[in-house]
Amino acid sequence: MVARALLGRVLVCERSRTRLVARIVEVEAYGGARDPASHAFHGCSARNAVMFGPPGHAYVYFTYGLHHCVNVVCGREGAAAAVLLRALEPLAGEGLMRRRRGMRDHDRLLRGPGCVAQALGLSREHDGADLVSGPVWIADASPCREGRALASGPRIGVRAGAGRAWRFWLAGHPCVSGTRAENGGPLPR
DNA sequence: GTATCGATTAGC
DNA sequence: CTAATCGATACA
Repeated sequence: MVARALLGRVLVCERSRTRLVARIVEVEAYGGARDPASHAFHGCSARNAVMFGPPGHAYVYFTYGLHHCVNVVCGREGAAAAVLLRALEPLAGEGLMRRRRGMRDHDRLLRGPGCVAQALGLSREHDGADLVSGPVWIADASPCREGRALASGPRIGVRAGAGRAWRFWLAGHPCVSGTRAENGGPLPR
């Protein structure tokens, strides 16, 4: 599954002079038209059209009137499958991320899907961006999981389609979002 | 048309 | 627990 393959990989953002680099530590998979939790469940629209396009592009949506969330389209054209980037570990460009986020805590700069988009400066205008050719891309290098096990559990914040354990994260990583319960039992980090 | 609810987050 | 705040969806 693409979601698991993304964990430990590195996202690079070269949209400004400052080069941002971050390791993907938590993701959620969304299955397209047959997944009731997916934005694609109700069919193609202006908002989610990118999901129905070719893989390797960014699906960026606006929600709750104030947040953006970033997905990687990963299914064949028409499948509308996507992986939501829920949390990353800052590796380079922390100064710019801190400025955008208005906070200093390293572990929380990219913790939570809304925070990811804010720290990276991504919004609806980046909807459809090609994540292979850049300027925002996912490095093709071997994923570095820092020796951590892969954990999985139910997706956060979804009602319909709960029951599918389609959230994946690096066990015990300090930058992963969610509560103790959501991270699967005691001693999560 | 109006009502309701989000793939959320920060703050009390 | 709640406000913030817009758009998509549900319903009359």
